[in-house]
Amino acid sequence: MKNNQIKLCSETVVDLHKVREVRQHLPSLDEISSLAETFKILGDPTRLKIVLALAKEELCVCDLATLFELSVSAISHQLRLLRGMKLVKYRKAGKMVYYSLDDEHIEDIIRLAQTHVREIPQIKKR
Amino acid sequence: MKNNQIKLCSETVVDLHKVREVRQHLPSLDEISSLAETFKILGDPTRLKIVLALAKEELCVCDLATLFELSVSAISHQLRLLRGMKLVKYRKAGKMVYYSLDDEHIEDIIRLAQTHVREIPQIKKR
DNA sequence: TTTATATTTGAACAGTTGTTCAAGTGTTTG
DNA sequence: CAAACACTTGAACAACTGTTCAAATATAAA
Repeated sequence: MKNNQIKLCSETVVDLHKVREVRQHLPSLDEISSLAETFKILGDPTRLKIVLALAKEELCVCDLATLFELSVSAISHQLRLLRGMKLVKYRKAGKMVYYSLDDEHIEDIIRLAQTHVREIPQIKKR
Repeated sequence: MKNNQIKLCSETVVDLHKVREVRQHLPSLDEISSLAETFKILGDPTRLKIVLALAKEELCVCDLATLFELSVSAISHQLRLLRGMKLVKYRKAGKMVYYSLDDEHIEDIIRLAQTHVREIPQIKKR
């Protein structure tokens, strides 16, 4: 009756010592949620395409809309999210706004992820 | 009248040469969607926590449920998605199933992302 | 075989997300 | 000034996501 706050899994099965040990080595909840948010932002094909394009060259909103055959509005909405996680920065030049990557870590992260997906023989399609 | 397939942005503004240049250097759509899918999977706090925990130690489903105070079912559903992108692997031992990270790139990706979010002075809260 | 337990799975539901559309900035040009 | 243009923003809506609950597997023990 004592461990009923956690519904299932008897104490003999859950290795509480192991669990405590692991819990102590986890990053803070704040850091975890920032990390997850960053990955989530990269986890949309449109946004990832934008990031990949900006990794090659500084581009304006119109260029990106043309490149991916999407509306200027759709691109702008996504750029706002990318700005929010400091993945892209921008430079105003009159009416135009030129976007580029905010720092070089982002390219590194994507490169690493590429080596991961390339090692997978075939990714499950739903 | 000639460029009306793309709604806005005059040709003088869209640098078509630049756009063509960038397009040629983008990864294939298949690779982009695999990459995005991988980031999306890491982009949920529960799944990211699971990955971070498994980076420290092999754990069973019950351990993970206890660690994060979530139902066994919720954990199991997320593990299925993680398995789908080859982020975790498992080992059966009787009734128990022990999960661990599938390869070491994953830790590297997270580490890089950590250096990114740590450089951001303050992440925008919605 | 029956019972218990560890995990998986499918359906359902609320909450979230990405796009479109329309309206709003802000800047340049006539 | 007004008109044109590059971009941003808010609302709306369909599509998707993560959790819960109930039921189904699968293995071990009685």
